[in-house]
Amino acid sequence: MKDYEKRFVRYLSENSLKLTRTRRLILDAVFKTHDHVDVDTLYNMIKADHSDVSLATIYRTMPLLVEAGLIKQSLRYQSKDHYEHVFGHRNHIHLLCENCGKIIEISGRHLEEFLKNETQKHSFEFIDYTLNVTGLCHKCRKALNRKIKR
Amino acid sequence: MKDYEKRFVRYLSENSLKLTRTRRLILDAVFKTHDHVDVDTLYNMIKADHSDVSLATIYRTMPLLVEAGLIKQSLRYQSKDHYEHVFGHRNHIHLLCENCGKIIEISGRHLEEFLKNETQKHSFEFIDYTLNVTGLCHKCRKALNRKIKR
DNA sequence: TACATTTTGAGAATGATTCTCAATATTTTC
DNA sequence: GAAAATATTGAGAATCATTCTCAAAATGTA
Repeated sequence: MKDYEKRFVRYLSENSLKLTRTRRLILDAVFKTHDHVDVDTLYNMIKADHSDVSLATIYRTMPLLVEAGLIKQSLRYQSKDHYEHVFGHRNHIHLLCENCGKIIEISGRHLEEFLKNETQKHSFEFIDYTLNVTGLCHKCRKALNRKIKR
Repeated sequence: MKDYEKRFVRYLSENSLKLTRTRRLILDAVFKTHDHVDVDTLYNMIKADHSDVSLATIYRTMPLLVEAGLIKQSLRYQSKDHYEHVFGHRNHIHLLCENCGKIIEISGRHLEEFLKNETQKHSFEFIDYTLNVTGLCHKCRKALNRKIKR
């Protein structure tokens, strides 16, 4: 059993919830993805092999995975909520290219120190952060520069 | 004429758009608020004096204000998009209390330097950032501590 | 003032998310 | 291991924020 499964099983039993086939399928799909997932994408992934899983159940399961500390809701994108892994991942910074929509992840180690410090000054107890930086990725910046010069 | 009005008028004329009574009402409502506003709140503010303004028009106007550099979409909260002033405001960090929902704003001056530096390392051109920190505000932390001790 | 162009209000349409409920699966009890 | 107790599920309906449609009204321009 994978570590994330153990964690989920523990969370479920601690809360008198049941480990079902469907929940297991959803968990696996979530951890099969790398970057960010939205519910609809998960639904399509799962539907391929298991056409009987309902969209509603996926919506219902996401908060459980969040509560279990496995994923978090990190980003709203194309009018949909997106989730990303928390379990086994350091928190990080998202760079969102305004031109092509690409998402780049960079380390947030220094940031976290900075924030703990900064929030303490305001008697605020730091739990987590979400930082999205908008701008232009390398490729798009070059492409746009070329356009302007013409 | 207020500075933000000037900016809006300029934006409109640069884009062959018209300055209408309704747009002016919306602009004023937006700048009458301090913290963050969602469209529904604006709608209710405006409706009090001008019952003929339509919700749809407010939705249509928000992107114009964003484009004009007056506001930005900063936060999703209670399933609604929230906007905040950009014009005349330094960018800042949001501290969101997970218990009471209060939003505290703290300065992001140092952060901005840090991010410009950090993104440059990845050949990414920094434009803007949104940083939301979740945690517990002073009051809630104390209240919760008390509960635990009991 | 009249024309060309934008904008508007109202309500319909859309799309993500949540809810309802009867049928089904899981765990627990004996 | 079967039955009882409880939790979960799929399907579709309901909700709610946001967007679209379109005929009527407002605006800027000539």
